[in-house]
Amino acid sequence: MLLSDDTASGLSVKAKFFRGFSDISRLRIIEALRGGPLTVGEIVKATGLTQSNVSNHLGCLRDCGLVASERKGRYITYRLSDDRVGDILALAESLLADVARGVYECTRYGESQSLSFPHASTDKETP
Amino acid sequence: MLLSDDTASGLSVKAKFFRGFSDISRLRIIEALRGGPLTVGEIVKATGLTQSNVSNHLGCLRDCGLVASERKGRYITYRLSDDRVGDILALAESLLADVARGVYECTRYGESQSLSFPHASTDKETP
DNA sequence: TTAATATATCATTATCTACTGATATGATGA
DNA sequence: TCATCATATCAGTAGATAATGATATATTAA
Repeated sequence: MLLSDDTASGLSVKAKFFRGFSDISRLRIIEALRGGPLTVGEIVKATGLTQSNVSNHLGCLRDCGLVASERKGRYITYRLSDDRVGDILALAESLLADVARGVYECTRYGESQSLSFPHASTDKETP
Repeated sequence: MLLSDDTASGLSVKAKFFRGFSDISRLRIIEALRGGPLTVGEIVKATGLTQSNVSNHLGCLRDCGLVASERKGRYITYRLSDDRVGDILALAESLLADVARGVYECTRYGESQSLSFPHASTDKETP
């Protein structure tokens, strides 16, 4: 098995890890799980996403190492895999709060900053 | 300006923030900047990416609040916007080290785990 | 002013990703 | 066993994303 630079240095794994946090639906799921373990059905209710969508995202989050699952009868309970998941979110929140303060104090831009890669609207939420 | 739930709760901003970390090329740039501020040209050399690609990613990272830039003559110097950017990476690294340990001790899987969303190969680096 | 350099933007394209609806698997209780 | 419930997987699709090559915008030096 031949490893490229990216896999060797772990950049590939790291990118996948952060991809777990980089989607609104997954963030909703993670936020829900911050309150404690939940079954898939409970997550569906808490997030308002469809069952199949939640299941896909949970698979993604599990593969990224962000959540862990345990079967109990016909229910499967998911929980955050590690306290550091919450720590990372907390750090991001504090940083973003400061950035927001900076953006607020900056009058140079109009109301629609891209916050994203060029040619990508990426912002379904603010049409 | 009408704000949806996502923008109001900041989920949208948070997702964009983490998207900054969720790409191998951007991680390379961030790693390079962890050693100190660099001009665009220096980043191009350090990462091996093309100039236009680097410029696009830098724009993305700046919009995400991960880096800040300052013009000096005809050079533009980029730096990580905040120590917490490095802190977040360090937390992720320590968590991933433990997850990797767990994966290593787990004999249940073959060598090709998806670590990603279904139907997405996502793994150009290990063909 | 002109040429040269540093960086940003544009247009295009191939690929990736999230979502949906339908179906499959797996566990439990009747 | 069969029916039912909980969850996972599949196939298809619209839209997002990263990369490239070409071009545009600064800024400085000649």
